[in-house]
This record gives sequence, structure tokens and C-alpha cells, in this order.
Amino acid sequence: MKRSHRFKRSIKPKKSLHIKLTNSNNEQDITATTSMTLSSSIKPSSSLIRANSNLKPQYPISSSSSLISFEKSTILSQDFFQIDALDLAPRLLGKFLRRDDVVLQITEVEAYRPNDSACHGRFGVTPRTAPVFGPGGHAYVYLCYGLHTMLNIVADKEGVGAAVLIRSCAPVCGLETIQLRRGQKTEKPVLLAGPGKIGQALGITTDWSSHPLYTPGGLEVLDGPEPEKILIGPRVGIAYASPEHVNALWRFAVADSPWISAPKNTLGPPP
DNA sequence: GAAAAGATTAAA
DNA sequence: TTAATCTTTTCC
Repeated sequence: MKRSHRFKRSIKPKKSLHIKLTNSNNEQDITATTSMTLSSSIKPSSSLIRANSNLKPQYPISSSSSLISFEKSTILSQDFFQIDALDLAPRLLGKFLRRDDVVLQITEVEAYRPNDSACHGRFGVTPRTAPVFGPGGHAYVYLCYGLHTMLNIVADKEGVGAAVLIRSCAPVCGLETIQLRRGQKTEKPVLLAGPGKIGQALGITTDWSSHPLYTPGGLEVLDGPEPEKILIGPRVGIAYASPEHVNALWRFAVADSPWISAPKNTLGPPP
């Protein structure tokens, strides 16, 4: 039976987290940690254009090149996303996701494509998957195992069912907000390595599905430095798909980044 | 209508 | 290793 409509889910009361975010966990450390992470695996990009005065990272800016890169980064235009998901996926590595005070840098992704037996679009357009078939540059957010909100970035032109799953990120700004939303007071990769954790850290629900990522406000994708080296491997958790697609090397990660989900031993250098 | 399974996570 | 948790899709 089809329901004529469904209620938007109201925001559930937050878990009673009483994490003390004291200043003894000082901001200097946060900046340093982030800088080290980024500079070890990401090189500055020549595609950075001009400063966006709206970007005000809440932590003190060091002279680290990675943070300067973020400050200068601009929102990506829609045409950036309107390419084959297999091309878009690796290009998203190093880019930034921003929602309010939280900024994450993408470190691991997977491509899902037309005629792909692992893609949610394999059954055609449904209420859930409609955004996947829309124009590139929008979000596709779905609930996995009834618990986890998974963020995808829709790829390619309108009518093509393709998207890129964001599997892991490194924290750049808003660490305290991330920790509150995640319910974990840590700076280790367990904080953001895994697709369900990205949705949780960004505080999004399935109501965000189809949200445009190329317009200011809400959830945005910003330009960022291209990684020096990447790793590739088969996608995770798609055993139900055909062997051809189970074996396809459509998972991409920033080499040497600690912000990578399990399993890591299936990732390796491209041929 | 009912049932199974899922692009997962955290805790035991 | 397993429970948690619920929507979507498929089968009878």
C-alpha cells in the first residue's frame, strides 16, 4: 500500500551526551593534528581560486598550507559533478564537505553507476532513489540497516543513475560539533572512518536527499587540494552484486591517510 | 500483505 | 561475533 504522504520525521531528542569539552583539550592541538594529517598526504592544488570571506574556521589558523588551502577554497559548480561517477569519485578526494561550523575533507569514496548490479538505481526510479537519476551535484541520502544515514553525491547528467558514496573523511573544522554528534570524544580515525559516521557527523537525515551541493547554505562541496597518491580497491558490502561488479575496483582512497574505513587490506596502488 | 535483506556500527 | 533497527523491494 502506498501512502499518499509521509510525515517528515521530527528531530529525535539527542542522546543524553554529557561530554565535557573543556578547554584543556586545547584548540592548538586540534589544529596541529589536522594539519599533520592533511599535509602528509595532500598536496596543494593549482585549482584554488579566491578567498571566501564567509569561511571562518573556529580554530586558530596556523601557517599550515592545508588550512590556508581550505580558506581559499570555493564552492564547486554543478558542472563539476556532471561526469561519469567513475571519474567523479577520485576527483572528490581532497574536496571539502561543509555544513554550518563543520568542515570535513573527503578521504575515501566509492562509485556507483548505471547498469551496476550494486547500485541502488538498479531497480529504476523509486521514491528513495529518484535523486540518483537527477542531475549531478545533488545529495542522495538513504537509511542503511534502519540506523545509518549514508551520504552520496549524485554524478552525471539527468536521467543517468549514478552516485558516489562518501565513505570516510578527515575533520577540518568543528571538531567539537562532530564529537557531539558522533557521541565520541576522540580525534582518532574511529571518529570519521565509515560511511554511517559521515552522515552522523554532518547531522543529516534522509530529508537531505536531493539537496543541491553547489549552492551556498545547508550542505556544500568546496574545492580542495588533489591528493598526491590514491589507492583503489573493490567496493565494500556489496556481496549481493554480480561478480563483475563485486570485483570492479571502484573504491578510491587517499594514500597514507589514516582516515580510511575497513577493510584496508583490499586497497592498493593503481596499475 | 508479509518477509527478507541491506553501500553499517559499536559493544561484548 | 552479534544485536540494534526500519525502509525498500520482492514474493506469495
